[in-house]
Amino acid sequence: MHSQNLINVITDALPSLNKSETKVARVILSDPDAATQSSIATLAKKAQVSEPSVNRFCKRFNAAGFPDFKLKLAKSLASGIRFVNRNVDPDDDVTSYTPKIIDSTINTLAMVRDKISHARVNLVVDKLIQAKRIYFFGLGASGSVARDAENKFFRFNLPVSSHDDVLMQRMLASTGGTGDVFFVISHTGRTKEVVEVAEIARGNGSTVIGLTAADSPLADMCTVTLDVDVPENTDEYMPMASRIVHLVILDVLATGVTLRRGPDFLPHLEKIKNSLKPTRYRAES
Amino acid sequence: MHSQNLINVITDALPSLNKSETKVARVILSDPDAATQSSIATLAKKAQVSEPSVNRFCKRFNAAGFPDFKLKLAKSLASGIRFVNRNVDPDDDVTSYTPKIIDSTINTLAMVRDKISHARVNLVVDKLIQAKRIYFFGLGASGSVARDAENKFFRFNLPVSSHDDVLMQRMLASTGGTGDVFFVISHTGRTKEVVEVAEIARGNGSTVIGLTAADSPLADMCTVTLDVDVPENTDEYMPMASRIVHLVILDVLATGVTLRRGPDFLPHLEKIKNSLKPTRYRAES
DNA sequence: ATAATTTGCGTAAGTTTACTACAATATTAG
DNA sequence: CTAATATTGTAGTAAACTTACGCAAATTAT
Repeated sequence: MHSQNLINVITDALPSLNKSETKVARVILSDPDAATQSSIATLAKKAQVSEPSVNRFCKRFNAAGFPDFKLKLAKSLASGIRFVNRNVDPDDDVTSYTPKIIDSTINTLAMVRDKISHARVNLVVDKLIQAKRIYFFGLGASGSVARDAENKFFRFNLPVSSHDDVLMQRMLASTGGTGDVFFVISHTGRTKEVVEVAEIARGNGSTVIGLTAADSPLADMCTVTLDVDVPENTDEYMPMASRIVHLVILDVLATGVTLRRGPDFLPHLEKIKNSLKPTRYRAES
Repeated sequence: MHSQNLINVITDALPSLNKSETKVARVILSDPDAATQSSIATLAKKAQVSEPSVNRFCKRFNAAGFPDFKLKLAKSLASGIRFVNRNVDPDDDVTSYTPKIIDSTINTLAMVRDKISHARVNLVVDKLIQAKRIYFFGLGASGSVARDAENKFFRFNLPVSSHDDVLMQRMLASTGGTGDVFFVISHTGRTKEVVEVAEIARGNGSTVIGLTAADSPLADMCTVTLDVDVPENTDEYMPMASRIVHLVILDVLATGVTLRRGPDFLPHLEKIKNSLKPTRYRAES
């Protein structure tokens, strides 16, 4: 539960405030940053009111007192500046669109972090551990996510593959059975082909895991769904944040599997890492 | 210019602190949120040190005093980074490793946001705009990044392709020339095959853009390098953060290209988006 | 219109909190 | 082992914050 930005709250409450409270609000809003650094006395003087008035003002906005209020204000400022204007404007230049895009990705990740169901993650790790075979399916942008997943999970010494060909997916889904895990990745969860494939796999007793939007047709079809609600506002014309979120969730799952495998498994990962050494130029140092 | 996160600063400084300062740091890092709400006395007691020690601790980190320190700490917390101990412990369970991994990704992105050279980004956008053809090259995990880039850039109505086959890359590199852009993605920048391919392309007068580690052999080979220094501590056994960073940077570049193309270009993107509609189940609402 | 009641605001006193100067202790180097 | 330096704590002081109380203004009822 994210608390609403304090500055907005104060602005909204402005009409319902009485005289001295309005004075205090004006001063704070005119320079919130300065407010966080001044003492109650300085602020009272600036607003031409008494110190207790400032204190009462703070309490009105659900703060324990003045210091607590300053703290909350500071937090609002820190998060506010970054998150307010997420959208890229047509006349932005590099220096503004670059941080905007990165910040919006960060923001989305922070949201997922707070909302993701740990129980579900755990359950999916269970299923992946128990799998005899894992297929990662995805189309379009999710195709490369699937491929990345393959690259990650083959390290667990399991038969893993990724597919972005619908016909291939259909065929594999229809020949699968108990012990097979179909890991279906889709941003919208509404692509017909993908939903159908999930249905076929499910019908044959395979486990179907969905990394997709909640309450989507695909989600309904899956044994377990890791649902991700990514606000669409950033993905104006191409999937951006959702892709990243999917990849990070796959990182989480891979970590989960590694931890379950226990320390005996680490040498195996080490071996894979070392296998690449001869392909590289040595680091000078 | 974004200021570095206080929590990270403290974590980094940890080894260089003396006894009582370390105690204070431990208490703060173990529960930063609680720290922002406690008085200097409470904190001193928790850390088993005297109040002035806490005060000195604050000053060491460029705060005017304890209250100012709390303010800065609060701001750091607000920016979305919570877990300090970024590394996953072998005995972590879902509820701890999930946020840890996400936070470490967030952290890395925040670092990139602050460090990335806008001039370079701009330059790369220039090159991409001018390109007659774009090839995205990557191996292993970077292979799927390259593919994702293809999926993004084909929308600009340019001949774009991605390749993760070394022989294919070699052949294409040797047949390229002026006007061709080879966009080479590599986490380490030290994979011999990749560096050689870059060399070949460069020799033929093509533009070679590197999305890779600074000061690496690959970086030396490129016309322009977007260098990304991702701390390795998270990528214990598989590339994690670097991949994400590469993708986000490609998002930034795609945005840059879109903006340069101007508003006349938006209908084209819209058309691509709409082309997918018939493949989807309609949203019930 | 005036009395009663509520609401708003400030004064002053009390309490907590934070800072400074200095002293004691520990640590290191010679 | 002693001197120098760095580190930590004690005590006092200043400041910042809160509370209690009371007056004044505004509102409402008579």
